[in-house]
Amino acid sequence: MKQPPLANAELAIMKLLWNEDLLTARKMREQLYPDASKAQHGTVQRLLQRLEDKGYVERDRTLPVHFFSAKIDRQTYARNQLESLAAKLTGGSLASLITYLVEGKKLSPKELSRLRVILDDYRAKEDQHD
Amino acid sequence: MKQPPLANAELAIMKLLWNEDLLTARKMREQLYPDASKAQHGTVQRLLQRLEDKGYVERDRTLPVHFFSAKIDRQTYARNQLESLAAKLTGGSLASLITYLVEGKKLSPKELSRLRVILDDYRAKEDQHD
DNA sequence: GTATTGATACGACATCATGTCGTTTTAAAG
DNA sequence: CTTTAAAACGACATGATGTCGTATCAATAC
Repeated sequence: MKQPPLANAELAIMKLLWNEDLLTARKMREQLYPDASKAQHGTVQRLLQRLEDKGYVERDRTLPVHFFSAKIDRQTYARNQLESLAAKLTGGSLASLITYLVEGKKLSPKELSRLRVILDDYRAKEDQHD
Repeated sequence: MKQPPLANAELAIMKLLWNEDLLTARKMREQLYPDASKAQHGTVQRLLQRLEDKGYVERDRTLPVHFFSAKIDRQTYARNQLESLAAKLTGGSLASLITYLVEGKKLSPKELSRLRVILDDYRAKEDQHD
């Protein structure tokens, strides 16, 4: 189940769905094309259909006016893209990609320390729960 | 200076240039198309030209047979792509993207600890040098 | 019932990037 | 001068993308 990257217009749709769980095509059109010409209806519909084909979007057909929802959340998508980038570039995983950047000194000291804080904070939280 | 992502064939070229500093078009053709038909000469040439236009590749024209080199190293490219992904998805930076993944629990405990080790090792090394 | 309204389904198109190849031009080597 | 190989570049097929228009369908209004 390889997932192609989202193109611009597709990403715009997904962002709406990542903000609100359920949306009709109409709602999306209103947000994406505030000048709301009639024609743009079809555009949104088309994009939604293709996103559905690609497995990014789910459609509730029980009512004649369908309700759409994201089948993949933002973080999972981010994760997949990162993973795919890592595979392409180093043949490795996300962790190896970060390693790579660190070793190549492509992260500033500030970024490094910020990352450490993030990880340490998270570990602290986890330790509490366990 | 926005850099479009590398397509497959382009990436294949870049990988060669990331492995060896200077290469002629011929050397690359030999590696990419071992069956070496005549026509593929043009293909490599075309790819190189477009990579040059995009700023990914540099060409030494002093000799009639040109020598090519990567203008951007692998890590920098990785970095840029990561950055661009972060901007697209969260409007933020690489660090915020990682934060995002951690908070979304998209990293396994193993990955988290591996990342900590990477960062700590690097800090240890840095501290020695300073 | 029929007409109207608004949505879905989908065919069609222009545009662009990509990968490919062929032809022309250039220049070195024999 | 001829041969050989590369560079330069035009051309093309393909596929993805964003767009729009038309046809179809379902619910409501009359």
